[in-house]
Amino acid sequence: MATLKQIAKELGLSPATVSRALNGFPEVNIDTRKLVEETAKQLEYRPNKIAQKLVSGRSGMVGMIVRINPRSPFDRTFAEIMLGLSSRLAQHDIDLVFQVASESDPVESYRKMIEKQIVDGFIVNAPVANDPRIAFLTKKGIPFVVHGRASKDAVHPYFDISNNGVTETAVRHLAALGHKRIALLNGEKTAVYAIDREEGFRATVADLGIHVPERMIVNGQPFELYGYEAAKAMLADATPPSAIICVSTVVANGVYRAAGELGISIPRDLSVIAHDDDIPQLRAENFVPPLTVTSAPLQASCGPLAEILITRLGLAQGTPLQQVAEAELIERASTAPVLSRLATPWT
Amino acid sequence: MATLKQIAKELGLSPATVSRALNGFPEVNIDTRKLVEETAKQLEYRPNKIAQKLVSGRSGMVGMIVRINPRSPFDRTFAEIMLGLSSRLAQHDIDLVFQVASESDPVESYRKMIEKQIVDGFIVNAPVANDPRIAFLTKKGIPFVVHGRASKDAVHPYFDISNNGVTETAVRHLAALGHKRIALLNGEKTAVYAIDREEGFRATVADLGIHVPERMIVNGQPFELYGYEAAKAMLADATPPSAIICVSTVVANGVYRAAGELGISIPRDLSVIAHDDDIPQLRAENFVPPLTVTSAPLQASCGPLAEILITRLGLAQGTPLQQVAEAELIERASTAPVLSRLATPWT
DNA sequence: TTTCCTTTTCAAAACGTTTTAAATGGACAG
DNA sequence: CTGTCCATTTAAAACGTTTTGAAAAGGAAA
Repeated sequence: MATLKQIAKELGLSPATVSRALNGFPEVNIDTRKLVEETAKQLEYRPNKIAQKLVSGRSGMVGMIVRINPRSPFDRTFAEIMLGLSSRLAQHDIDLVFQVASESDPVESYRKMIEKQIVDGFIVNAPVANDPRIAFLTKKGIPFVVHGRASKDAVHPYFDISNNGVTETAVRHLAALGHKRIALLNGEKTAVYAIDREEGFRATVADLGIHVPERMIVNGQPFELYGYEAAKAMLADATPPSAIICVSTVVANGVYRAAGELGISIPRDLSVIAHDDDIPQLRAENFVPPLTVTSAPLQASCGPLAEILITRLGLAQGTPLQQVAEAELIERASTAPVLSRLATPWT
Repeated sequence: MATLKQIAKELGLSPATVSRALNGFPEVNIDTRKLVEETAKQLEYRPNKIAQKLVSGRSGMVGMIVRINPRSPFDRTFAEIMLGLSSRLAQHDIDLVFQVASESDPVESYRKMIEKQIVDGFIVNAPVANDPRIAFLTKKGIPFVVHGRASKDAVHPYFDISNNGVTETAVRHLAALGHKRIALLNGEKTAVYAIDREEGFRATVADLGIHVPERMIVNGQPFELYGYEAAKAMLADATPPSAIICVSTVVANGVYRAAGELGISIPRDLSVIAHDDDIPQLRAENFVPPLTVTSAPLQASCGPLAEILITRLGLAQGTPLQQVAEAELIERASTAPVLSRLATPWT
């Protein structure tokens, strides 16, 4: 593969001139430029990124580190994120370096990657409250963007959906159908999104004057089995919920299975609504009956996420560094007006 | 961050000596070495990877390119691969550069990445027959390893499971239970693994003297819906299968749903067996009834895959560059002796 | 003719390493 | 005293770019 030096030698020019010609600097003679460009094309010249990086100090790569825990709730969704993100970043000629966080210390992997000096910034996902990674990167002054927020008043760059809004929308939808016994199958307690959803849930039911006992607000890793077990427990209660809000479609899947086994009909005896990340494999519209959801496609978050990071890296301008999107209610057949025998509120 | 030069200056040594001291060369005085090492530690020196790469010509990174098609059957499994692979590679201080194949031309992304000269090799997944990527990389002389095989007699480095063996095992298991009407819900026709499974299936049924009509051997993208629809069609046949072999657990999920809707009991009226990549979210043992499978955990393939690539890169020795693993039969409750009314063979 | 621009090109340094070839200094033998 | 060998260290080149400061060439104005 031809180098810049070779082109220079070939044409009897200095590397400096060739470099300038190829990088569109104004001070090079039009004929020289053409000559250089032609020769470069002919010799199939491609600038050596590594060399460029050495002098520019930039690597043109960003890192993404995910937890290795095979039970992590995000290995289902992170594929979606990576697909979208990587293609967006590629448009700016930025590569994505992927790594699994092998250490128990959550910042260790970031530290190592920074020390290697191979990335210019990071995409951080699945933030928890007071996330040490965010504190670390902020202290180090390394650019990053978070998918989600460390807290409602976070000062770092992020893209997030309104998780308070998700549960508020769900509760109001169910309340409008007459439901008074609404349960919440939330995500992991440490995840910021789950905290926000719980907050939105509590605020909205309070606003509507609905009382929800603590046993009807539960947390868990968003898997099918969690939905199944939690729903089974709730539906065995003396006063079971007439509606369940699920953290994700996978969890709703488990709720469906539990209801099926117990002979409880959806939506007649039980309304189910879930938040939908819109992952190709498990489509809410293919549920039987089709699942009502609050929808915020993960893919849609990739564009903004990439833009924000690029802006933060100083490679673009004008993008707000903090963005919040609203989820959309998509009404299908899993929610219906409450049966009168289930319409008595919890005491 | 301290550089090697700075350490040299600090100690009044030449960069060469410092470099040698830090890299464990024998010809440096023991006292000098200690001094250098201490100073390096004290100044928190970390070698600049980019600079090392420039001189060594190696980048210490390998690339993995996946297709962007959101309906691709592999976005479900590639997360698993990447998790395992990345952590294995990290042990050898190799980073994984991830990219989505945005071009319609399958080799275009590889070409670009090679031209940037930022990776030393590739992991290629989901090979198809006569895969152009493999031909391209071979021609270019770029090291790579394939997860799967381009063909049975492939000459490139690969790790694969015996896909002929998968269907052979399944067929023999069912035949031993008396089944004579065995259907195959295979993967996409272009995928090499599906070709091999079909071959193994046909060879084994032929060996056992079982005739299977062409309509009972079907191909499709391994999603739940495919399993559902294909099973519905087959079970509506005048002579429905008494056993179905599924390409994956997800597809088996669809078969279960179809059977449930048709009032067909598993395993009494229908035996179901699937191949299990052992993905955390959909566990065969949680099926109702628990699903009999041929199991070959994807995670288990990551170690060999990484070893092979590292060997191919010349960073290790002794690993065979081509490895084939056998899938294991795990008998659960979804397969049972055939009912006598279903025991008549297809004609 | 000199001075002063303008346009274009160049040599050299820089980025942070590794590696090659050579130098230094001391010990020892002759 | 000279030469050889050894252990250790060094200067310099190399990797492939970009960038800085300067120079060269040519023309116009004084």
